[in-house]
Parts: sequence; C-alpha cells; structure tokens
Amino acid sequence: MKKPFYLTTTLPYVNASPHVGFALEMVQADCLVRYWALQGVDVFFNTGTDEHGQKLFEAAQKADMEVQKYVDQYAEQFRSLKEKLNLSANLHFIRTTDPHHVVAAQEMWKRCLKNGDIEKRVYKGLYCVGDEAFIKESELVDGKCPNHPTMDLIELEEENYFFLLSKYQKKLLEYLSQPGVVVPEWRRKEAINFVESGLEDFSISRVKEKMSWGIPVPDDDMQVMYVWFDALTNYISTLDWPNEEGNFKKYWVDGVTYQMAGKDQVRFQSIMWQGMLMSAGIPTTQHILYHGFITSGGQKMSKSIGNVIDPIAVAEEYGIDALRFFLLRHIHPTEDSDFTIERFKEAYNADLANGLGNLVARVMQLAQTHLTVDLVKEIPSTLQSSILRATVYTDYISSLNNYEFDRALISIWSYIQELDQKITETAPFKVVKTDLEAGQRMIHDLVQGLYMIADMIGPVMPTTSELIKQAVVSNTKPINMFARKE
RNA sequence: CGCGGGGUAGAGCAGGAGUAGCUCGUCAGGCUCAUAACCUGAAGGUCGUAGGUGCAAUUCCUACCCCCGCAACCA
Repeated sequence: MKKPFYLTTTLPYVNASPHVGFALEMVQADCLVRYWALQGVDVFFNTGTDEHGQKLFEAAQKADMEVQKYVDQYAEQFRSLKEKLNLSANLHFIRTTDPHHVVAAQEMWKRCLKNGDIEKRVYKGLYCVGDEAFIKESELVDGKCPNHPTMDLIELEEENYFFLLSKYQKKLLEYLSQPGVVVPEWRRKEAINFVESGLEDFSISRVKEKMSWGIPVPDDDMQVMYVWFDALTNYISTLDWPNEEGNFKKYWVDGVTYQMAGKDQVRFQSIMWQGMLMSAGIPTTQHILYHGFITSGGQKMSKSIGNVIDPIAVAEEYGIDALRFFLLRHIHPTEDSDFTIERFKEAYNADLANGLGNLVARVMQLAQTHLTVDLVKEIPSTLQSSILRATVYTDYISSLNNYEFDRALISIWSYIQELDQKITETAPFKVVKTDLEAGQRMIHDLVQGLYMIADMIGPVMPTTSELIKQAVVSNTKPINMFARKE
C-alpha cells in the first residue's frame, strides 16, 4: 500500500485576476497529482485564495464595496480555474475567509502562544501619512515614500504581536539540512544561507482600529492577525485541522507532503511556515518545490509595457491542453523563462500541430483503412510493445519523479519523431499493397506506439490523451486535434 | 569583497574534460500514409573575456566584464 500524498499550491492573494505565473504553478501541481494518481497513489490536492489584509481592505474601499463581496468576486475567478485549466476533479479549494479556516488560524495562534513563541512588542516603522501605511525600507526612494515623494515619513510605533522566529534558527537549519525539503537543490542552499545570516522575529498582527479586515487575535479585541500568519495555516486547515484525526492524520502526519510555490516564497514557505509548524508541534513539510518566474519579451510582465500574457485567453484560443503543454514543456520547471505569443505559436505549430497532431492523423488514417476494430482490441492491455524504445518510458518516469516536466516531454517527443521516421522508412502504406498482413503488423505496432504516447501525456494533456485513446480503441481517425495556426 | 542564477550557431535552449547537441528559421533533396504536414542532407558556433591546472577545457580553478533575481513584514 502506497502512502497517501498531499500537495498544495500557494494561495494567491485575490487582488488581481489569475496571472500566467499562477497558472504555471497550478498546472505543474496538477500534472504531478495526475501522474501520482495514475500510479495508484491517493492524493489530496489543495489550492484556494488568500483573502485578508490591508491591500484588499483598501481595494474594496476604493471600489466602494463590502470587503467580503469584493473578495468573493475574485475568489470565484480563481475557483473557476478548475474548469479553465482542466484541473483534477479532486481539487480542494479553501478560502481564508472560510469559517473553519478562521478557527484553525486562531488555534494555530494559540498553540504558538502556548509554546511561548508569540509575544507583544513595539513595532517601529516609517509611516507614510499619504498611504496611511508603513513603508518598508527597501521601498524607499531617496528616503521618501515612492507614492508621496514630497511628504516626510514619520517614525511611528505600534504594539503588535511578534512571532519569535529567531528561536527556531537551529531547528530550521536542521530541517533545511535534509536534501529534498527544498527543490531545486541550489535554492535549499540559498535558504540555509539566509537562515545562517540570522532570523528576525516577525510582527504577526495589526491594530484592528486601523485595519479590521483580518482574523481576530484570540483573546485580544484590539488586534487582528497579519495576513501571512493566517494564510499559511490554510495548508492544514484544508485538512480539517485542528481536528487531529481524519484527513490531517492521513495526509499530513502519515502521508508524504508537498508544497509548490514561486521562487520568491522560500522564506515564507520553507522558513516562517516551517517555524510555525515547529512551534505548534506539527510535522514540517517534506518537499517544497519552487518554480521560476515567467517573463515576457525578457521583461517582467506589466500592463504599462503591454506584455501581459493572459493564460485564460491563450487557453481559449489554442486549447487548454496546448497551454498546459507549453507551460510544462517550454517553461523551465525551476528557472525563469520567457513566454511570448510568438514562442507559444511556434511551439504549438511545431510540437502539437506538426508533431503530435499530425502523427495521430497519419497513423490513424492507416489504421482506419487497413485494420479492423478486432485487430486493435488487445492494444490497451499490451503496453509493453516492441515498438517502444525502453528508454523512452524510463526517461519519462525518472524525469517526472524529479519534477522535470520539460525533460519528460522531450523524451516523449523524441519518440514521436521516431515513429515519424519509422513510417517513412518502413512505408507501411506501400507494404500493405503487396503484403497485407505484414503491413497490418507494422500499422498495429504504430497504433500501439500511439497508445503509449497517449498514456504518457495523460498528466500533461488529459483531454488529448483521452481523444487519442478513444481513436485507437474505436479504430477511427479523429478530427484535427491541433489545427495549424498561421 | 552581500547571496544566488545565467552568458553555447540568426532566435530559444540542452550538455558538460577527449570528433559541440536539440527546436525554430534558412538552403537542397526525398516521400505521398498525414494537418502545404513527414523524412534525409547542408550551411551556420574560436561554447562572455583573460589567465591557470591537465596529454587534453567549452566542460575544473582564479580573476574580470555583462544580464537577471534576492537583500525579509510585498501575499
């Protein structure tokens, strides 16, 4: 019996529509979940939305809306990604405004408090009256607020609760000393460096009077939790924690735990969150996978440059599977990568239209013409075909086991090329005219290869995979799967 | 001396001590089962710069140059 797996994405903050970077995270996660599920693993798959905090509070005020209604709107956009990106059916979606999450966050607080890791202190910071907010030092422009360069910043103090992260320096270093807790490996070293350079305690609450949109601090009416403390707790509240039995025990305590996040999240996910878990006496996360960022035209995406890629629009024009394919094949799993429509179209035409789509068409045309349904019946159960070069499958497996989506797909596509070559070299369409049986055997082999491809691309392109399998089983050439785009 | 990633054919990338590889693009052939697709071949690179260690370096070491992130309360 395989251990159950748990995998969560980060929860996006709902101050904007889903962007392509989150689509990447979601699709990577979904690919792993589907891959594991195919191997018979019981997987708990989590995502959701982070809905508290000052920025949302202000945004709602600007929009002249009730905060809850404001976040409801955005939450729905993220929830609908399940259909728009064709994510696994078992995906759990948690909102940090869900009542049971609120309870969990407060319980997390109490545990950390009880363990002596939360204490009240004076928070000193530079406060901009124009923004009515603290400005962090790295944001300063010539010592002034970037939004209000003519105004002087005032030093302001307020009482906040602090999480004593510094107490966990040693334990965090022990945690980070385990290979695999942070992927890629060089980011683990980065995290170790960061912890070794010293950890600061963090403010984890805000004065309610100034900003009420947050989870109330237990036993203190004057303060609400600062978002990150609240939001991080979702990873276990989604498992019904603080109920220690059931899903929490099954997946978090006894299972194999995975988180996915963007590269900017290392200190939140691998350091603060792990510190919180340690404080609360809960097992730490076993593997956290960090993807890179997506640029467009070599620059950060921004509305003013006009290089923003809307993943939903791409999916609508080219198909969900095409988007999923591009994100997994042409975006590096862990490094930054570039995404432009030009590159996307190039990959679409080369890999999907001319590659996979065309191969399906030529093989299934041969099959439909020269084979019968009876002849292909046994195909799904006989995947160990002689036509499959053994290394294709083993490369595919080992790549996915290392979260190297791009390599897994490269290996499948090299096989597609092999089949194209084989058709040209052995010319079954010719052989069939002089020796029907020999030709049929060749075509049968090709169909088997096609089925194998369908199997392997399942986690990446679920719909395409199904269409190919159906075509094989019904011995029918399907309509163009990926029409060329000019 | 802050930390990390990277600089390889026109473009995008892989590789990693011992005839430099892939995709797209270009050029020339071939095939006709296929989505004007597919197959074969060719042109195109002194692998950022300068040193060093090797019988041998693009691959290791050192220095430097350039690009990109990060440098914590941004969710």
